[in-house]
Amino acid sequence: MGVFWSRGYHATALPDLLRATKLSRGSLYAAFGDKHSLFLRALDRYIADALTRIDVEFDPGREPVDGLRAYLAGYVDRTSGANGRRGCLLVATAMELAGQDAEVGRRVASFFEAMEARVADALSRAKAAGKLADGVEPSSVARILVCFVEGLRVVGKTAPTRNTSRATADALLGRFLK
Amino acid sequence: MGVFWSRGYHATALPDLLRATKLSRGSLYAAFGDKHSLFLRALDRYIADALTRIDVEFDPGREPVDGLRAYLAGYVDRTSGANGRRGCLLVATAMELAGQDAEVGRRVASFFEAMEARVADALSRAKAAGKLADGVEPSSVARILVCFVEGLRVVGKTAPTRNTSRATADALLGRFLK
DNA sequence: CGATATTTAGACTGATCGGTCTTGAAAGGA
DNA sequence: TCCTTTCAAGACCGATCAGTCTAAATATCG
Repeated sequence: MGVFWSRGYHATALPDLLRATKLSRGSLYAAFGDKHSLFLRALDRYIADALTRIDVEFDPGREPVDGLRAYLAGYVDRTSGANGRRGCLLVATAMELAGQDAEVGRRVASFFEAMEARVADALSRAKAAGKLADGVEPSSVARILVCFVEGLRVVGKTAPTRNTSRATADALLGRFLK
Repeated sequence: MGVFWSRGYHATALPDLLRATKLSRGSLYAAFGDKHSLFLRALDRYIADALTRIDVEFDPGREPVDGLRAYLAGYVDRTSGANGRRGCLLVATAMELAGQDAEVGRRVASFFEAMEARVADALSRAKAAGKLADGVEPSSVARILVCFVEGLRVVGKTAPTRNTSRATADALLGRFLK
């Protein structure tokens, strides 16, 4: 998974995958079929990891506002400095393949939907608890936040400092909280 | 330029470039050197086009808030429906190459800086004119907006409807205006 | 028209791609 | 110990990659 991660699909060659999996050529093909299938497996795992992480951050037993803070803090962490340079398998894949490869496109779209739904849910709970600023619409703000964090992944490629990114994220979230 | 646009650098082969430029193989190499140089030329042109467009949107003779609205509306237009599917050369390049190719990395970073500076300038003028909500910091909000529009390009790959994207952008900008 | 310069189409090169297949060494069981 | 099974190493395949070069066609000009 980590091999596709920073280099992308096309730029990852079989020898890279063999080195990463420590498998022989034959075993790799026996186990996964072909490069495309292996890539989809990696992408699915990446998505599953991301969603379970989000579910932890937005744990229902927790203050939803704290969940939102943790969610943004996690993205700040993953998109600043060297972490940002590493990039994001999902965003790289979205840009590289989502338009041409239907199987990939579906996965990318459903990931964004799933993430947006979780953020919207947390926002709804925060709103019910009276923590949101006046006029904040959870579904709309959820879309804003999803766009924002994916944008962080893009500009994160230029390795901004953690402090800058955190301040930016705080400023954004602050606009929606009471 | 349009060939690299949706497919990216690695996935664009020489025959694609020949078809797109209507040049013979020899002429193309005589004119541009190699694939990488041609790509940098395309990227530079894409960046220059984007910046001049932004300069038009943020024309000093115009209301800065109108400039911000036009800026966001342009991104909404380019990231919804089929336009969104086409993608963005700059974001695709950032994810595919910025981490590995220093020449590309520099261009991507300087583009984000340039765009952020222009947005920050428009926000400053809007603030001076008393159009911004209380406590809005132009430099910080500029970073927010840049992240947001680049995030739009990413989720735009899933071809959201124009109405949804516009509502999202309006909701965001509305939080910063008086 | 004829001589010269320019550009074209595409053959060609070596490297590398994804994917298959063979070979030989290691491991396990009786 | 010997037979079987398993798996790793890498040879091999056709296709295609970026890039070079040649030969024919076309344009230019006197």
